Amino acid sequence: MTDRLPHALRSDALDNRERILEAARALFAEGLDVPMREVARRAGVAPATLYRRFPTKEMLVTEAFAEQMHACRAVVDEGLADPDPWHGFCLVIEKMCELQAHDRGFTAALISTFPNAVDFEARREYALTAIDELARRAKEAGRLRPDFVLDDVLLVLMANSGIHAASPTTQVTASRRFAALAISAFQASPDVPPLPPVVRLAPQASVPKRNQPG
Amino acid sequence: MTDRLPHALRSDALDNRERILEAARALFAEGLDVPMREVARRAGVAPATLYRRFPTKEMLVTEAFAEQMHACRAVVDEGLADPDPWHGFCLVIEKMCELQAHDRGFTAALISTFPNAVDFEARREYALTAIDELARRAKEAGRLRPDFVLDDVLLVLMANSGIHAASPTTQVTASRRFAALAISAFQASPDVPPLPPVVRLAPQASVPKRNQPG
DNA sequence: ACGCTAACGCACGCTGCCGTCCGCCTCACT
DNA sequence: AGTGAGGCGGACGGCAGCGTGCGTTAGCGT
Repeated sequence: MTDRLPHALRSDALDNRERILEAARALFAEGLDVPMREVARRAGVAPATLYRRFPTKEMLVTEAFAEQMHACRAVVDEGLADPDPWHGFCLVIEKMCELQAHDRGFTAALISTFPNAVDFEARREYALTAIDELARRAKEAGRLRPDFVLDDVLLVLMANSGIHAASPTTQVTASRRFAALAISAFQASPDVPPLPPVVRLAPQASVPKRNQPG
Repeated sequence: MTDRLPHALRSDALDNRERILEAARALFAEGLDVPMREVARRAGVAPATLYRRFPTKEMLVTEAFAEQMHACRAVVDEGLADPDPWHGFCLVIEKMCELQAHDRGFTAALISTFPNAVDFEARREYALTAIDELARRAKEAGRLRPDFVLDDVLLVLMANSGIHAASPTTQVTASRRFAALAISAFQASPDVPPLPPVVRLAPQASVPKRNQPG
């Protein structure tokens, strides 16, 4: 017993861990502004257990959305692989918006920046680079307006995150329409009025901790 | 002294009231999620005083944004008066977005629905009706895409409210660019891909009270 | 000048969330 | 079956915001 592996979890612990993530995913679907207690409660677990597995909310969020993160990357890759760059670009916008519409928490997570969630940042960076490449090609093909900049994607995603609706269905429908409008706006067109100056969007601060303004 | 006027406030009370509103406006500029205490503190007033003047946060918000509400109406009227309906329409979109960018709290207030703030609702209704008329004319003039619907404005306004930025300046710049994109999307164009189905947006619930998820 | 009463603010009790300590339980290995 | 360490959950102290009761202060009308 000399080697100190990061030791696998015991079976019951692993089970709880999974239940916690499940609960978190369910609750975060409506937004990250959920008490940790609530997650624990829903998972049928004491607060201490939750905290033991996920000492901070950020860690929980990061783990909970790992799947979505993969979906995100898949979407980007799919777009990148499309022989028609404009089609690929549109696809990315649409799918991203849809992903966001399904899960408000993930949206917030995407927009927020986690100081300690390294791979989150990395994936984000990867996606943006890919989209940039896609945009370059779409411009070259003359389908994407020339004055488009990468930050416009962030702008659209943030904007999309502002769209709320009563029911999940409405939410998705609304997002879908919004994405279509965004694409309309991005499309190259003979009579394009020039766009106002570009913005440099800094990502938002952090995950809501309840009981603190900002 | 037989008539029971809603009795004018005493001079000091009036003064405090004004100071409270001023503080509220300043703080709400960054969002409605501000403790009542904070407003009181900034106004140099005890909590009790604040609560006496404005028993609920909604009341405070409504009063604080009365001015913006007027500005809102002014914008709409200006757009309606424009001889070129498309130009008027664009103007409304731009100004509305700018108004929102300046004041995140007002944004939230616009999107939220207050059960008890009657005139808020009325003004909101008025603005929407006006925009609808404007849109009708702009369509007739062939400048606004035919498949535009009034709810698209709400969609854009909600979306615009999702845009956050570090500094107020960036915020305005970002919103401006977004508005331009939205207008691009709304513009009638020979090669319009059809939009997905329309959404019926129900307004959001209520004002954040701190310490409650939703 | 005086007194009545509106207006004020301190301070209280309540609620909800946070993160942790500690004694008991149970899995897993022999 | 025995045992010990890893895991569990109840309970606690702390903090922040809420809304109000109550004794004091100061405008305003006579």
